[in-house]
Amino acid sequence: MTTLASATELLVTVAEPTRLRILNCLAAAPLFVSDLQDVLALPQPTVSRHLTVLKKAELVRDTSVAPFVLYRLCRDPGPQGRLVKAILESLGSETEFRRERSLALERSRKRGASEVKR
Amino acid sequence: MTTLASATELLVTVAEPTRLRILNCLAAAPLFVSDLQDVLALPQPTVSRHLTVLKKAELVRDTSVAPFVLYRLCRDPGPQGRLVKAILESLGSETEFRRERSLALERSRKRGASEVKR
DNA sequence: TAGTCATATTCGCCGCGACGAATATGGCCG
DNA sequence: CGGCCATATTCGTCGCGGCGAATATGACTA
Repeated sequence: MTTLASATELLVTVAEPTRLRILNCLAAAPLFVSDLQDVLALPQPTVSRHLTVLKKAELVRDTSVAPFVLYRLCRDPGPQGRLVKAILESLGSETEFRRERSLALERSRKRGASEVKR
Repeated sequence: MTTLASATELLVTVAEPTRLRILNCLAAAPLFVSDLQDVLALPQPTVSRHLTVLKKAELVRDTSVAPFVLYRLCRDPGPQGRLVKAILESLGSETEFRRERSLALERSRKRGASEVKR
């Protein structure tokens, strides 16, 4: 459900500052909840709540790995997909977003290609 | 002021359903407040309030004509501009947005090229 | 200058959604 | 099976933002 019917819903979902930061990080690399928690310096329930919203909106997928849950962007095509892409690209012009993105990337690398499974 | 510093602010501004509808209409043609009022079937104060927000965000310009005020999109370049463009383009895939857009265009034509001044 | 038309603004209310704290779930390992 | 780890969920609260109704502004005309 909630296949993100309209562009309005997409925008409302994405316009939340914290959710946008999360998406920005996931655009750099797939991440665990704990990674996002650290990179964004947010309490864990906050991260989980927003991830749930993003998942319902089909902007994000999760795959459970051990006691962790790995989140990644959905690469969905269609008109919405292009919009999401445009939004994420536009974040590249802001220092703070670039900074968090590289923190995220670093995070994902630090743990090596070991858990980069399914 | 409020030169719409960040992409976050832009998204928050645009994610409001009524404001998005207004932008959608203005993407079709410059319009008077009363036009928007009719096309979108909204009370006048509502339209004015949202236009004020859009103006502060520099998404919209207004030029006073007689006892009317003509609103039109800002054609701003830069990274933000491309994002706005992408958003407006994405609306083309939804029937309701296309419908209102053509109503707006029709409106603007009906009054002829007479008041299409500055 | 009084009246009128289009638009702008104020005020008070209400609802949605984000948050913090606490708690629940659920899988592994000893 | 008990405990622990990462994550999910609930609950109550609170603030932001949109709305309707009423009113203000401001320009033009007679």
